[in-house]
Order: sequence, then structure tokens, then C-alpha cells
Amino acid sequence: MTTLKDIGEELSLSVATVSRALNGFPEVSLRTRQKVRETADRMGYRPNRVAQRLVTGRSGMVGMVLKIKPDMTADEMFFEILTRLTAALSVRETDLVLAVDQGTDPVAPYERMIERNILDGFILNAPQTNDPRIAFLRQRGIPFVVHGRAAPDADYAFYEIDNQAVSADAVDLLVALGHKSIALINGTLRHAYAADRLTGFKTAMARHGLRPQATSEAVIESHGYTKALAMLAAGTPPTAFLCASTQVAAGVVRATADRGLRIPRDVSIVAHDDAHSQVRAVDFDPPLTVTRAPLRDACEPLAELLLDVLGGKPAPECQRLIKAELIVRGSTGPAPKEA
Amino acid sequence: MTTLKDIGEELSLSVATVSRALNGFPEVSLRTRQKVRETADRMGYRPNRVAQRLVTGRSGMVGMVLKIKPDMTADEMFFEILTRLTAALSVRETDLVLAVDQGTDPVAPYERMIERNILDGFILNAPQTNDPRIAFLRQRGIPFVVHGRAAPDADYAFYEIDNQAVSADAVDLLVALGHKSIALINGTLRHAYAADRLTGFKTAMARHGLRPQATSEAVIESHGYTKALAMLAAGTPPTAFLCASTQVAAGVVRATADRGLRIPRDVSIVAHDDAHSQVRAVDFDPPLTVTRAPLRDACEPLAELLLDVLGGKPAPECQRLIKAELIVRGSTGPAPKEA
DNA sequence: CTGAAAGCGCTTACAG
DNA sequence: CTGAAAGCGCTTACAG
Repeated sequence: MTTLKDIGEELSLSVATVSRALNGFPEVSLRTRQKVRETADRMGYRPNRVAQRLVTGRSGMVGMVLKIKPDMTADEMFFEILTRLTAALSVRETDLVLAVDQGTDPVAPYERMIERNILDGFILNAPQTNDPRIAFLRQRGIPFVVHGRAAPDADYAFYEIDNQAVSADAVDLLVALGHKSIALINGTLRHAYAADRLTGFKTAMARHGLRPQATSEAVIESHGYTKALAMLAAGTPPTAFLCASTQVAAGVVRATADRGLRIPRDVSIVAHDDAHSQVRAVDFDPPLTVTRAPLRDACEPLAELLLDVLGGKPAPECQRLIKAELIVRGSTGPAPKEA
Repeated sequence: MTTLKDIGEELSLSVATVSRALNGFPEVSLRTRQKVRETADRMGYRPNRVAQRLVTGRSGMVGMVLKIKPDMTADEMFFEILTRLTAALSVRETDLVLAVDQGTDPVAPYERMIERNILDGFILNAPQTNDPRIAFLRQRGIPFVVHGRAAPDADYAFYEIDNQAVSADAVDLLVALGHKSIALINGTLRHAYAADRLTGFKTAMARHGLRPQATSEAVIESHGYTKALAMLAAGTPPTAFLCASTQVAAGVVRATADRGLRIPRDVSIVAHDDAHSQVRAVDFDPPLTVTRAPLRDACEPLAELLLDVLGGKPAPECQRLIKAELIVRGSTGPAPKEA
């Protein structure tokens, strides 16, 4: 392996100058800089990251813990996220070390990774309300960025879509179309995003003087199906549904079909689309109106924000609240005339 | 962060002695060793891996490239392999850095990772015959271990099941049951394991003076189905099938059912089972006779072997050829009486 | 049994 | 614009 010293000897320069030249310091003369670059290339120089890391006090590695399903099966599109995150970190000279969480204690895998003493920080995902992992990392003073935020008053770095606005935008659209009986089929409330969606939903409904209906359970087709079926059979059935995901929307669609109702004539549907599920919004008939915020879009900002945090940027400047797009398609229409 | 120096000052010892004590060197007196250990614990000492790595010349990181499917979907059970491998490396103070191969050049991702100059070695999987990645790493002198071996005369570290024996064992079992017309529904021959299975099959059949029938394609249900259907309709239909996987076996079962044949009365089936597929051998009716070698069992030895290689152990001592189990269940029986 | 010293390959004040 | 020096935190011959 060729080192700075080798290059220095070749050119009769000190390692200090070679180092500065290679790092593009302006005080080094252009001629020297060019000569050094050239020689470095010729000699196949690659900086020793470990040495760089020792002197800078950073390891150049960040950790992420993957929560996996009990059957140890992989999440759809997991690899795309992994790829994008790896790439985004890689251009920042940072490596990603993965761990898998299979136990009951959500904090344990983080402790294990910290124990190893080689990580500069963490990327967390899927935060829950009062997430113990966040409390733990903060208490230990370990830098991290969260994909999502555990509470509206988060004082740490995060990248998140505005989930209250997700609900509010959908409600506003439906109300403008004349809907008054609107139901939210939401995710489990221990997930922070679902709590935000519910808050946004209730607030928006109240603003319009309407009474909210909501159910919060697992984001799966059957949740949409069973709850929509029950709601449609009730006294004042919803004329519109907000669905936590396209999977949930698929269940709602099935329920409306079972009841002999038509979309959007009898029932309107809006879903949130993270562009991650195998169930594609445009493949519905009619295609789904959605609030859309691709999960994959988070990778680049997450890497950027984490590096900012590691660089000492204050937390309030490392927070990104993104608006989801509202894409109107065929699944929403005017409210049916009242009987 | 507390360092060796801190501990040394606390105890009025040199960093050298503290280092030796903590690393359990026998020349340090027991009393000193205990005192140092105690103080280190009390002060919350964690060795700085980066410094250790600089001085030992190793980064403590190894790479693995995942070849993913075009739809970027995850392989079944991928997380279990990832977990086990991470755990096996972790106890050896080694971290795993993943990259994803999405391109056409199989070597490119390795070049990119080497470029970064922080890896001690690689774990390769799914070797192909004349695998260019192996040629590349060897030419560059980069340590690696292969899960599988690209050729029977491999001169590098590998962990692999004896795929020739997999076929031979199955053939021997079937011949003992009186079968003479035996077909192999094999994986694509560019995969080294499939080439070995075919060789083993032909050799074993020749040894018994029988004529081999084989087809080598993708390891999917439809391959088993279409080929078995065609073979069963031919002049001398097989009375037994060797299947590359449980998926392939499912196809063969479907084909025999279509032909109105019974298992094992009319047709016997042996499959190879890596205990990785969602299609479980014991769930068949009748349950499948298999050669069994769980993929997950490779994780621990792979980690061990790679660390051996990094430690300078010669390649011939870093090769493991494992016999798969032969588990006889209901899908094999005596050959039908000849008509 | 323990210590002083050199060194791993880099970066970065401090001088000049 | 360039160099000599110190230092990041560890390990390990070399002495004693």
C-alpha cells in the first residue's frame, strides 16, 4: 500500500504538504497540488481510512437496526432502501453497519452496537410514541437521525412527512366534494405517524364541523375490509374513506364491492401511498387518489442530516418536515346525493 | 472516552502494561491483571477499535455483495442469513458491510468496495463456473471465502456441501429400491452447484449401468412441472425424479397428479432441501424424501473460515466440504413392477 | 513482571 | 507556500 510518505519521498515533499495537496487545501501552490495528484494516481495511492478516522476521532460508520417480522421474512423493497442508503452514505465516506432486531427489548440491539464502540451514530426508523430507543440514545449522547418523528415537539434530527397534513389535505379534498361522513382507517396508534394522522384527521374534521370516525389497527388488507364492511352497514355509513396504505385501500375496495357499492359514485377513497408497497395505486380500478410520499426519497436526506448532526450542526437545523403530494385520480368524486 | 492512558494514570502503570493486562497476556501478574480489569470496568473503558485497527493493519470489516432480483425484492429468509452472519462475525470483532449488485458487471461492486480501502476481505456467494469475481479477487490478492465452490479443484477457502454426493446418495437410494429410469431436474448449469449435481448424477448412474436423463434450468415450480410432464409422456418415463429444490419438487408433484400417477406407488421423488425455501418438504403429501443441508448452517463456518484466511492460514486448510443428510420420507418407494 | 520507545498513517496547529 | 512536530489510541519488539 502506498502512503503519503511514499509520495513525499518520491517528490521530496513532506507528508504534511502531500496531505494538504491531496485534500485540496488552497494554500498549496497549484503546481505542487497537480504534481502530487498526478504522482498519487500513478502510484495508486488510496488514503488509509482507518488512519484518517483515528485522527479525526470518527469511525466513519453508522448503524441501523432492522426490526424484522417474526417469520424472518424480508420487507418488500427492502433492498432498494438498503441500496439507496448505502449509496447516499458512501459518497460521504461513511459505511452502514446493519443489525437485526429479533428480540423483545427494542433498545438491546443498540446497546450491543454501541458496546462495540465503532459507530459514529445511528439511523432510526419507524419511531413509536415515547420511543425508548430515542430516550436511550439521547441519554447516552449518541448522535442519531430519525426517519419519522416520535412526537410533534421532537428536538432531534429527523426527516418526516407531515402526517397531520396528509389527513388534513385528504379531508379538505373530500369536504370540497361535498362529503360529510368520512372515516379514517388508520395504522396502529403506537406508531407515531398513525397518531399524527389521527390528530390531523380530527383537527381537520372539527374545522369543518364534522364528526370523525376512525379505526386504528394493523396496516393490512383485512383491516380495511372488516372495518369498512362494518362501517358501511352502520346507521350513517361513510361516503368516503381515508386509508393508511394501498393495502388497506384494497380491503376497503373489496368491502364496497361486497356491499354492491360503486367507486366513486357511492364511496370515495383516498389512500396514503409510500410508493413502497407491491399494491400499486394506479393499478386499482378506478385508480386511487392518494397522498404520495415515496419512502425511498428519505434515503438521501437521512444520510445528509446524519452527517450534519455528526458535524455538530444543531438539531433544530436538522429537521425536515416534508409535504406529501396530493394526487387526485378516479377513486374520489362528489358525495352521493343524500337519500 | 476513557483510554489506556487514563487507566494507567489511575493505577500508576504504563499503557503497555495496561494493554497487556487487558489482552490477557500471561506475563502480567495475576494481581495486576485483576486490578486493571476492575479499574477498566469501573471507568467504563471500551477499546478504541479504530486505533487497534490502525496498529494491526486490519480494518475489522469484511464485505458482502448481494445479488438482487430485478424487482428489488428480498430473498426469502434473507434476514436470517444476515442475522446469523452478522452475529458470527460480531463475536470475532468484525463488521459486515453490505453492498447490492444491481448491474450487469458482477465485478463492479467489488471494485467499488475495494476502492474505499477499508475492507479486510469478502464473503462471496452463489459462485458460477469460472466466476469472474473469484478471478478478480485472486488477481488483486484480496482475501475471501466462498459459499460454494466454483470448481472441484478450487484452491481458495470455501464452505460447500458435497453436491456430487447429493446426487449420488439419491441415486443409490433409488437404485436400491429398484428404480432404473431416473431423471434429474437440475438448476441452471452456470451455477457451480448445479454442474456438480449433474456430474454426480451421471457418475452414479454410470456406476449402476443406467442411462441418465437430466434437464437444467431455473429452480422454479414451472420447471419441475413442464419437464416432468414431458418426461412422463415419453417412451420410457422416469419412475423417479431428483429435484433441485422443494419448489421444483412441487412442480413434479403437480405433473404426476396431472398424469394420474401416485407417489410413491408410480413415481418416487427425492428433492434437495436447503431449509430456506418457504416450500417445506414435510408439508408435501406424502412428505418428501430429501437430501438436506440448511443454508443457515453455513454462516458460522463462513465467518470462521474468513477469519482464518485473514489470519494467514493456508487455503487448503480453509476448505470445508460438508455432506448433506439423506432423510427418507414417504415420497420414495419401491420401483413399480415393469409392465 | 514492567516500562520506555517506536510506530501504524494520517491531520493540523505552529513556525517560518 | 512548505516543513517539523505533535498527536489520535493502541500494540509490540526491546530492555531491564
